[in-house]
Amino acid sequence: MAHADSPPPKFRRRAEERPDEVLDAAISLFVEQGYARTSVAQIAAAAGISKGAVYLYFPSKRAILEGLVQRAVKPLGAKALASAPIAMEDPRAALSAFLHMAADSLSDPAVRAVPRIVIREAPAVPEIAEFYRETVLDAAMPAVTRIIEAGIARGHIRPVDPEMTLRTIVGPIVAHLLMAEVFGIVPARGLAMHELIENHLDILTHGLFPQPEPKSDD
Amino acid sequence: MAHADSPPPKFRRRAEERPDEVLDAAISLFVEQGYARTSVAQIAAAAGISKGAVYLYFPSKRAILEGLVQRAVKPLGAKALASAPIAMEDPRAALSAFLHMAADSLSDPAVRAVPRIVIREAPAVPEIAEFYRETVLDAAMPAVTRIIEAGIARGHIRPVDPEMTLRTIVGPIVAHLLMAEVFGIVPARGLAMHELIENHLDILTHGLFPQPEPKSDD
Amino acid sequence: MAHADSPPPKFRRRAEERPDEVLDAAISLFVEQGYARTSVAQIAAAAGISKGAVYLYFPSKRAILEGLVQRAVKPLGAKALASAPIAMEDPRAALSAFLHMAADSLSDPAVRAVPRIVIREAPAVPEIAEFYRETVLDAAMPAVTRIIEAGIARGHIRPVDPEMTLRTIVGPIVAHLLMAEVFGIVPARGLAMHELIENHLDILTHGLFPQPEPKSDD
Amino acid sequence: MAHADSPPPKFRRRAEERPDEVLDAAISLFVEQGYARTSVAQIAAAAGISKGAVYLYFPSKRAILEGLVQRAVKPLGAKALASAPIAMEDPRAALSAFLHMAADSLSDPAVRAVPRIVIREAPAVPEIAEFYRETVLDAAMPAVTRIIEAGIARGHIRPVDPEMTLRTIVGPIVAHLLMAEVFGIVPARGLAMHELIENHLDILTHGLFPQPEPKSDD
DNA sequence: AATGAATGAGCTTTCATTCAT
DNA sequence: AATGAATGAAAGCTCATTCAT
Repeated sequence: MAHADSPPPKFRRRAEERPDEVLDAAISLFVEQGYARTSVAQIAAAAGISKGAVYLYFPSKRAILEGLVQRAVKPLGAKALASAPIAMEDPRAALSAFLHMAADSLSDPAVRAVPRIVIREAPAVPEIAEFYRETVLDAAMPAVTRIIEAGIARGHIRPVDPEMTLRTIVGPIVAHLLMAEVFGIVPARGLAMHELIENHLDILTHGLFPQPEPKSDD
Repeated sequence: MAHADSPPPKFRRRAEERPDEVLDAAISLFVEQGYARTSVAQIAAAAGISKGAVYLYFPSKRAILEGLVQRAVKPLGAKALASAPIAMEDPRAALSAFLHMAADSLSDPAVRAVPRIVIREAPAVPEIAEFYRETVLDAAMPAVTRIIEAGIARGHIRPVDPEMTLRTIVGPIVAHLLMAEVFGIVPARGLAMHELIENHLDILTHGLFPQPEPKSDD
Repeated sequence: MAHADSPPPKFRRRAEERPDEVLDAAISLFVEQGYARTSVAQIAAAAGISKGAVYLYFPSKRAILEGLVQRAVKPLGAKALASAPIAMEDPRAALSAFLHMAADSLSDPAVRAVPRIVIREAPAVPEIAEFYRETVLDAAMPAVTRIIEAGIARGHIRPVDPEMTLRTIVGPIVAHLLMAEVFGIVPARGLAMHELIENHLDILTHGLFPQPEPKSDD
Repeated sequence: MAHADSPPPKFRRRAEERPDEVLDAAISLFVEQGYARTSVAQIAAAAGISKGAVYLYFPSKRAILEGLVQRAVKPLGAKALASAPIAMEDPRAALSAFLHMAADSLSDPAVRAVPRIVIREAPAVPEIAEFYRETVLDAAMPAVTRIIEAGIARGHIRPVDPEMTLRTIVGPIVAHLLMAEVFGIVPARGLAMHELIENHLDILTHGLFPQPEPKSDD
């Protein structure tokens, strides 16, 4: 304590940002290798900190996985609900808006990463699937189902089974991403999410809704 | 000491059935826990043999995974192609046949298990995804695409994008299974695969194909 | 059971030759890989029989190693002793005969193999080293020592330390083989065991024995 | 039960010394049992650390073996070469110096241990033999050969075959150690390396070099 | 706050040996 | 006499987690 020879710290503690950095590091590793094959050492190295430091922010490897999903999921709830009230009047526009919005965010690989991980680890870590379902699916799916039901009630949609029709509506996106991500089956022009949606809407339009006249098209 | 209570025979000779037994044991464990979390010891125990005996039939844990996929995939090739030549004339019937056939086999949890595993392990074991793609998808998908293209050429199907339309056609099945298997979201009446298909075909019918008259319905 | 369909056995049992075949198979494997790295399965395969059959002839893997050494060592005792009584009169001729005989048999890789194995496994299997020592070394070495001692007593050999001189006499052979077998250091013209011996004897002659005249040479 | 008998601290931090401690532990185990029979667990126990800790310092069991040889070999290069330039003029003195130096270091069991291990593991781990040859033998042997060749050229050594004569010169040491280490054949007065060398040099002197006068001796 | 040495349980894989056939 | 399916006890190695510093 005689003479202060402590070098002036260049950076102040960044305890605030650290957990996010760890999650960032973990997400891509989990996508590439899966949770089980990714070691905490790898995550620490990718985050630029020591293995021990990881445990300052997360009590276990499992907690990283959970933190990952929670962070990704937090901002989604609002979005999905936001589009719902917009238009009960025009279900086609509402579905179009919903699908394009979904296509939009899923165009970002960073966004796709989380459901990717959830799908993979769900059976082994049921809480994660449950949490994702409660937060994401239980918000988005009923919204769509309500659009369908309201559309049927008002005659804007033919009398289909709303629950099954939900699968028809979102199915192409699911299939498209699965084919691309898992099997590398991608159209020559790239993912082209919005083209997928447009083609899908085109098909939906002429059959999901009663046709006023034989020649109508958009 | 009067009568020697003979110890139960330690092993039986059943070389023929063993590999299948090991695969049967492995498949459910892989589905429940994933490949990485499942130990060879668990597989051996589930198959009722010793850890060492597993290696009499499979040179490595990885080989079990591969054997699993190969066994499941072998009988599929023929099926998918069989339906293709049936009807170029009536694409709706062809698609209906294809989808119901797919729904049929996927109703069996044992059949669903393999794609489930493949989807999960694909990024970590790329060969397995490749093999599945080559054997299953590269057989089934072009068959459907050809039906669409032929239908468009003959005017039985509206001028859509065949590649994207494929996703619309199979998407609901993919989404349905994913929701059920991963998130436990199942309609109250069960998987009801065929009802899903019927609802889906209903929607497809009135828009995927040009409508002869404004009032047609099935 | 009605008609005998048992195929006539082409070969009768060869229980007699089998143990030797196993030893033949084992010897080269042990030399190449060492005892510990050689599996019983490998030996069985090389011998053309089943793993289980090996245990009909040898109670354990260790017994194979011991059998190997015993078989190789049996015929050696006589040889070494035979040369000893020949010439007590002319120690140089006796040593020459001894060294050339040793060089002769060690020119055969099959003969070299056994000491090679013994040297390797000695610390882990002390009995084997002991057995080899008792049977081979304890027969050959005293014979040579006796030649030296007798030579000294009769004035045919200078007054050297017989025990240490033994090392000088046999050393070159040991070093030559070790360099060749372990490190692959072989003269351009091959092992040339007899040339080694001749050069060695040349050196021994002019110093191991008192020189009658300053200019004598061969 | 009153006072908590605090468990002894599980580990100490001594990253610096640890690799050497592991090598020290390994060397004696390898000498006693051979590489293949020695388990990493044994090495860890002998080093007083956990199995896992061994892998902090060596990436594999094989690397321990290699590290062992490298550590032993490092200081040797200089030594051997140092003696070479000393005396081209007096080959007898040079050989005497060389042999006594070799005898000196090989008197230390810790030094003998490494060639012992190398000889044993050479066939199974060829790189180790190669490395040892390149580092030790390819340094020492040519030095001796050059002494012989220079001696012959200058008339200080009789016209012998230098390559074979090398074996005569170093052979006794090799044979002496092999007999002692492998078969436990040791003179009553102990290894007595320097007595061996003296006796050997005595023999070499009177025949390896031309005798000026019939009665000269040392 | 941060480190990284250390642990120890658990993993896949090998293999000498046994034994029903 | 001979087989080879089966065992079970290691072996080498990995890794989530802890803790002295």
